[in-house]
Amino acid sequence: MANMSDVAKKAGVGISTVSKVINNYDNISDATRKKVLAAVKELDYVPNAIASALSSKNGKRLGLVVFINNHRQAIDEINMQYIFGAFQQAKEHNLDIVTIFSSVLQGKSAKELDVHFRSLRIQSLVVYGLHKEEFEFEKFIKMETLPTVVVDAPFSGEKMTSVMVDHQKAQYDITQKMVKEHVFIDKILYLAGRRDGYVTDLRMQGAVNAAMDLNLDMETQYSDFSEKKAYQLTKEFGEQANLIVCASDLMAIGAVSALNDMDIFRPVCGFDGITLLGYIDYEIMTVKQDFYDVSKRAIDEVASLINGGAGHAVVMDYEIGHIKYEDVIM
Amino acid sequence: MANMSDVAKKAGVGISTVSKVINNYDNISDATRKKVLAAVKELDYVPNAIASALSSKNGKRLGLVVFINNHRQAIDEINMQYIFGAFQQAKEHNLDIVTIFSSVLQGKSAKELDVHFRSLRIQSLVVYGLHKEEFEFEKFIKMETLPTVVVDAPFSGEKMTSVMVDHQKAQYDITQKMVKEHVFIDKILYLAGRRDGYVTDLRMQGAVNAAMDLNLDMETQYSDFSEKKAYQLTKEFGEQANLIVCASDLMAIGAVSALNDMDIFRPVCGFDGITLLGYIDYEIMTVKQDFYDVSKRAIDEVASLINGGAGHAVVMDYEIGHIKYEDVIM
DNA sequence: TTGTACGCGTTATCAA
DNA sequence: TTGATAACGCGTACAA
Repeated sequence: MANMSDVAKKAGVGISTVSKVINNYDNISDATRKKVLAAVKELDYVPNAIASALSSKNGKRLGLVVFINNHRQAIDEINMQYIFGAFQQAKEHNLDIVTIFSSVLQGKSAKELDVHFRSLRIQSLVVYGLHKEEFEFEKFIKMETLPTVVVDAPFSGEKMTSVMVDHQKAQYDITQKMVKEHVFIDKILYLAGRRDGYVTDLRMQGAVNAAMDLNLDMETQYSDFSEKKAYQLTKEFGEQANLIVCASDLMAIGAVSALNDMDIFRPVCGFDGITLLGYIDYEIMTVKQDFYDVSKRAIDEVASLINGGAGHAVVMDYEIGHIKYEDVIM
Repeated sequence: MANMSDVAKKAGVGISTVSKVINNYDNISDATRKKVLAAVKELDYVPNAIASALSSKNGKRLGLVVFINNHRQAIDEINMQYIFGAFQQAKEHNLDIVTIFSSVLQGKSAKELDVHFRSLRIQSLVVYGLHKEEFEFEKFIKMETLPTVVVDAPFSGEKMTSVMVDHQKAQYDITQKMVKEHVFIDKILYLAGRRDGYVTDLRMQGAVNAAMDLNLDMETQYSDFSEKKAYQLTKEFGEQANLIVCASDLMAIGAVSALNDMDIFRPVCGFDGITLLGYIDYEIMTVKQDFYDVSKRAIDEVASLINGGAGHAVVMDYEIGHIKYEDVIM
């Protein structure tokens, strides 16, 4: 397999000249550039990403850190959309993605994480599904030793960007909308997510504000993003409320399932807009996020950080509506 | 960050001695091994995977090739289970996984694929979702330049192993079972997968054999693994049949949905055992595969190939039954 | 059993 | 605008 020195010989130039052409340096004459590119084509030369990563200091290798605890959690479409979106967009920016599931990082201290990423020659990070219990990981990224984009956690800084929808506003909006579209709502049951989730707080605040502004009573329960728990909580508190607002679609489905078993009707809304909703025979309003797009944006942002951009907070769009069966089958 | 030479100095040994300790060579005295390991611990030394990959010829880097056509397909849980299972098991074998979505490989000739993987220093492959139209990729893996495990495609050889359930037998079994569990079945509608799918043929043969052995009439239609198409085909052919056998769960759901709209009942069975089935209010029997386990096994097999094992065909277990809502909520 | 020295394929520095 | 050459960190003949 041809390497740079082969190309250099064939083109009749120095080896470092080839490197400069490959990496689009501008101080190269058109003539030599052409010679080199011709040789590249002729020899089917493809740069060796490993050798490049070894010698280079600046950032083509991006770590994609996905927090998943067990393989049953891996059934959800959200992470797949995140991962796939990231890979698609990484192609555009010519970034090499190193996929890292959180299980590999378990038990590592902030310092060990640093060493780990360094040893993998990773020069930037995009993080999905981070939650509050990952103390060491959080400490590590806050050292900002690597440019980092965090999806769905409210961290930003000099070299750190957050990307997410405005969860608080979205939860506020959908709660208001549910109240307005139904009559006689005076008591809300709010099923929140996990205590250790970053978005949990944001969404809850949105619901609290909405209830306050509408002057409505609201019962709040943590449901851990668990469908089963939402089922149980609905059985326990569903009857007294006349609107059930859930912090995730799965929980909304659990609530609906309980309502069916209780043989009573309550309007229910969820959050996220997952495909599964299209299969549920119950009108569940939701906050539709485009996870694929969010992830692409996260990659854009990390590319920007690598190129010297400053960290900031990116707010993505959402849309309130229903997921219909006709839209999800293909 | 400490490197081998730092460790060597601290331990008072040569640099290659460190390398040998790290890689578990046996011709090292216990005394020096201890010294080295102590130095490793003290310096928080972690081997640099990149440098190792660059210099070494033998196989720690594994390419995980996932064929996905468009990002809407990324909703399926199957690939996520495959990917997660692979990463989990790769940890056990100390393999570095390089995730590769098929979109990166599009339009590449067999030779270009070879160059591509070489440039990534990939020394073995596990392939998911391969189908018949990937001529160049198929040509490439059949060159057997890399030890390869193919999931759900019937390829094996000197250095190539296939891992899958016995699709033919499974489809045969479930078809027979459906017929036996219902009375008055004399005509089957079989909704097959995509013409270019490798498992499509196997499953279809199973259904054909079952119908033959039972002396039943069977109408077969290609439904492209598409829920929508299954819906349409069921509308067209569902009434004349009294049993609908589908080559995938999604198609089974499409069929059920059509039956509901037609307001008639027909027993329906699917294939795969995806979580979504638990949410469908219709008894759909299916062939349950454990994708997570299949993928782990695929990694075991590739590790075996790397260690000199010969290629062969691995047959995984399946189970016929229902997916119940109680089992899928958590 | 241990250590020296070269090779892996780049990138980066600096002199020309 | 170009091209030697020294890193980058590790594996491995080969010599000791």
